[in-house]
Amino acid sequence: MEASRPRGRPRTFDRQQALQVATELFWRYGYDGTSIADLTQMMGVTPPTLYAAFGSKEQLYREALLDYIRSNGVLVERVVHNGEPIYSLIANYLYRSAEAYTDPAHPPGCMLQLAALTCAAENEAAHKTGVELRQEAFQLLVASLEWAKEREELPSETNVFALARMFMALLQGMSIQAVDGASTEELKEMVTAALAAWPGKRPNETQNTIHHRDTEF
Amino acid sequence: MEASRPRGRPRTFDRQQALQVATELFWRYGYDGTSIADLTQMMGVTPPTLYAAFGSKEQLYREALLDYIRSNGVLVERVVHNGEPIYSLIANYLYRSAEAYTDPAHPPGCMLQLAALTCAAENEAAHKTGVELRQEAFQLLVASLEWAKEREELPSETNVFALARMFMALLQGMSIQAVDGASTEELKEMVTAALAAWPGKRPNETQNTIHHRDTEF
DNA sequence: AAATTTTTATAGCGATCACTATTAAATACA
DNA sequence: TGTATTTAATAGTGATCGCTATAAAAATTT
Repeated sequence: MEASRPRGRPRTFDRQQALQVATELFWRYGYDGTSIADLTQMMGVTPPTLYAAFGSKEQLYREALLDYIRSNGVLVERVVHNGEPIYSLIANYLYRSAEAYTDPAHPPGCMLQLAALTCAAENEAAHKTGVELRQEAFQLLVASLEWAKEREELPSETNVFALARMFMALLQGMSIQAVDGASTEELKEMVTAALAAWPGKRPNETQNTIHHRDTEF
Repeated sequence: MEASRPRGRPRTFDRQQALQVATELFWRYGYDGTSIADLTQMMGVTPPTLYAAFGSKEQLYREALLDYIRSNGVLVERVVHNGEPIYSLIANYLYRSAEAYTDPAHPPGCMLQLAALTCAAENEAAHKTGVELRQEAFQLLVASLEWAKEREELPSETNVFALARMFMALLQGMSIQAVDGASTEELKEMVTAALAAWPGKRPNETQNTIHHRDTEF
């Protein structure tokens, strides 16, 4: 099956690959800290090519962040489709985040949690993008805890908003501490300490010594 | 008692006040997001005056951050000098941080926790300043928990490093969530949920309904 | 082959970046 | 009253910022 080519001159670069290059740069250096010159140089394209493909620096940032989330934010899909118990799901997610945030193969921490926390006043659009996408992630976490409460996996008096904020804070704190050089094991020990705050009884206590394949989950 | 004036032309601006202006700008907009033009305009001085007084943008940033910490980081002084029980000290500090991070009188969150998490590669010195000062704060938190353990306020098997990381993560998560628009009450509820992870028995359970004067502590 | 469509690179736009050479102004000291 | 000392503003420096006008190149369609 040969896909019919579009009409004009064909692309000489991989758009998705260029997007991942942009993601890594924005992730490590932030919105203000990444220049168009940085992007074009690492992508191997010239400025007009970048603008033809992505519109503007702000649009490229948003698309890069959305692509990062699509590739890495799998928590809710799992709770919905697998029906996994909420405790093991969240505990495993936290331990796996401790590994991912310290993986030297990419910048430290979670790109979403670090996205445009501070930036120049004239780049408020990028700031709002970060705020908006973090709020969406928070709402999904709240929803997954709500569903677990309906399934009676959490005590009926549980404050799911407060609990969701606490797990968000753990992911955010792990991101900053990964930037500051914390090791995988140090972050995992913190997760273990924090999971003591789980309300009610914890079914199937998950150990941080359980290691998973990178391709799993 | 009249302080003898120095020899040359006297200053026409308040250096400490200018430093606080710089602190607010760096706090809200970050290192990359704050320009010399922003600083000079808000300080009411010209660029040569700023450089004569503070050396460089990097030195001004470091000085502003150190001044912020000196003004706001009072945790350890309290545990050392007052001999306050560690649980009430940390619980109160967390609840008060929830108030401070959402105070509309200044930028949201903690300037230290948000300091230069990401910035341009050529500004690595500012990034290192942030990392270094957060690591110092973490070591002080570890030390205060260690002393509490020696005073037998914590179980002997307590992992104080993991516990210190958890409280750092709460402060860091509260900072990011304050940036994202969380309310004082939402952050306090999160603190309450997280304090359930406190090891052993908690003496004198602190309520988030206890309100303190702004001038206290 | 000619026309149409799309992507490409060259070259450079005006604005802003962090920073400074120069000189005038304002004080204390001799 | 000079001289030394320090701070002040004027007026810029070269470099980089995000972005684009223009036109050549490479494909399909007619």
